[in-house]
Amino acid sequence: MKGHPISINDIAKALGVSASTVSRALKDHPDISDATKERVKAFAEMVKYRPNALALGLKHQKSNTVGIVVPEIAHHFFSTILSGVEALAYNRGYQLMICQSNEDFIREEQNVQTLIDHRVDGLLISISKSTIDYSHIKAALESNIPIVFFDRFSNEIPTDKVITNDFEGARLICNHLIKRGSKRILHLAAPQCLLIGSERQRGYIQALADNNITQNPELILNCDTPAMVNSMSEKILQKAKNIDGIFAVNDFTAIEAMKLLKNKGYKIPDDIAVAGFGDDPIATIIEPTLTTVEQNGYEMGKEAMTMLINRMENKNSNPSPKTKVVNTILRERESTGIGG
Amino acid sequence: MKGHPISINDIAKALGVSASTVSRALKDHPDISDATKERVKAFAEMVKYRPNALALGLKHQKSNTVGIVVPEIAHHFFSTILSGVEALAYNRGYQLMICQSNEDFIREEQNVQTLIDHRVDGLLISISKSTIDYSHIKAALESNIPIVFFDRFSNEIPTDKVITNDFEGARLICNHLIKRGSKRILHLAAPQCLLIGSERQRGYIQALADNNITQNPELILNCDTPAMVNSMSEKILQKAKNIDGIFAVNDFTAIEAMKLLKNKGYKIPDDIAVAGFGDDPIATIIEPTLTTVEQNGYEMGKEAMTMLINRMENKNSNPSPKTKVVNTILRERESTGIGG
DNA sequence: GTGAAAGCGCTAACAT
DNA sequence: ATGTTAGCGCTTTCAC
Repeated sequence: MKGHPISINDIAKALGVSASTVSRALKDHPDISDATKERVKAFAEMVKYRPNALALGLKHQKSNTVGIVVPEIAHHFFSTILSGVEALAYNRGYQLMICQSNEDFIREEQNVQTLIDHRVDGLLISISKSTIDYSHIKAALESNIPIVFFDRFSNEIPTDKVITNDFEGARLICNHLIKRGSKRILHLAAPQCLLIGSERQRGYIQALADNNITQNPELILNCDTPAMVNSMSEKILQKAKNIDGIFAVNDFTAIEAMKLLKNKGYKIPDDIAVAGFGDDPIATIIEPTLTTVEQNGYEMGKEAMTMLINRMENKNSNPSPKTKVVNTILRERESTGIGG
Repeated sequence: MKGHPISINDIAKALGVSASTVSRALKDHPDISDATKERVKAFAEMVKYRPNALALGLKHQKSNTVGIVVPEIAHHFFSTILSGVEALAYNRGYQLMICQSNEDFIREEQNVQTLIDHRVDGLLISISKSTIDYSHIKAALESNIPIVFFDRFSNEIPTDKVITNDFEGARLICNHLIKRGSKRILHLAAPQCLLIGSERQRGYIQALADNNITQNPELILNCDTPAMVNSMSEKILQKAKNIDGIFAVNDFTAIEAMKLLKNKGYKIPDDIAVAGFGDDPIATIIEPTLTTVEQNGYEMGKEAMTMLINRMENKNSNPSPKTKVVNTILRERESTGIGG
């Protein structure tokens, strides 16, 4: 129960040398004699001296800290990203300060402000759904804080970002559906005002074109949650009579649709093949296991952190913003097993 | 693209007053004249002055920061806890520094050290599975840093903790199984060297006793992962002939067992009712939906942070360590629907 | 009512 | 080879 931690001054006093000598000795400065170095280091070790990161940060104007603002921590995709970010941060000696916006704009603004108050060296942000004004982010950028967006971004802000290749992911999985024999594929789509909604739908349409299949507008339904599957079950079941495949904009919607069809006696994948998007852990547990594309959150987190480190550690050079598009990986499972 | 952020000194110079006057004016110190206050505040607002948290931390020996070490960020239970911790931290003006140990002892040691280096005011820790030595935590505690354990702890360390009531949770769910008609309940158990393993098994045994059912040692199997369910499938299927209920130590094991039985033609819950532990999101998606008990991670996170704040903000008083046991909530679903 | 000075822990330019 | 000094941004005691 000793008081405050040992400081360089404490060591200096104990050893009868000056604080600067201690400081230099500890970092093997060439000027310091070997004898002094030994003495200082041995003593520092003995008293378990540890530099005060706050003091260092204040002195060097660098906190070795990065801030991350995430809409929801307890969401598999985001927590996977967090994990990737943390892994790299750990390797590179950065500490992670974390905030969640809860999809709330006001809160996001405050999060960013607090992180800046704590003098983070950089910022990773996935913007909340309710964010309509980006001045808090612009302000941060203008005061010279490197920012990297992940997953959700704004075109208004010229900065690095790492995003999922939604278009190619959707194209990939729809091509897979077609290759395994599906020709009339129902797309359960997200609102087209959301980027993921329009990009994934674009990929679906492209895959049809790739295979010379005429696109039927009747086979696109705005339906992107399990709840919507249930409220639209009649409509979906009616379409079901005339389809042999479903591509849903996310795994949860795909799974709910699959359950609906199964309970009505459809065989998955023999009557209708089903595919999702995201590769949530549930995809491997549900029966039949769900074909989907993996949105590699861990990789995205590492990429985002890599880009941020580049910006932070080369603050003089200022290359134009880069966008890293992370490709998805097809996870072929039972829900699209060969059949037709 | 201005350089560094505005400091109190900048304001002082611009206004031709001293830094101390600015400092006092900004915090409404009674000595300062209203006129000066107005001038200072107006100017500070104009230039968007924000105090430097690093400098404040150094000065006050308080960083308004807490560290959290978690075995795996991308694990639903832990990310839910994180979310609860963050929610309270946000409300109380603390910033969260996050680390994951990846269940690695060495890494956990380093995490704790780095957080201390950053002068966190307190520490939340869930110890890694490979941690066998607790001196890093003891050291932190001895140097007067408040620590609260969550979920996983060590009896060697006298400090606050918040844990799940594993015993009562298991008892609760087994009593439910019995009440709905199951009499011969197979327990898929975790190793008894793990606290959750022994506590949940104790709850199972207690529930049998509560209902005057003789416990049959043959009905306890060491099997706590889906992989183990599969490698032990023969054994489980053999037991299945003579049981009418299963209580698995976690949801994933329960679900895998349920799948195994379903595929062999057993009706769930009519032939055999199945229950898990944890209430993973998948429990509501799988078919049949899984009866389980909710381990309220969000609540646990808030509780842990509350206890930590108490310690941090009353460092003079030092009450003896408290243990907060968070009760589980029965989530009754289809896998134990009335039948038998 | 306001300013000067010291100090939180550390470093670096400038002595000697 | 080592010490002195100043300063990172802020607060606070003491002086006027």
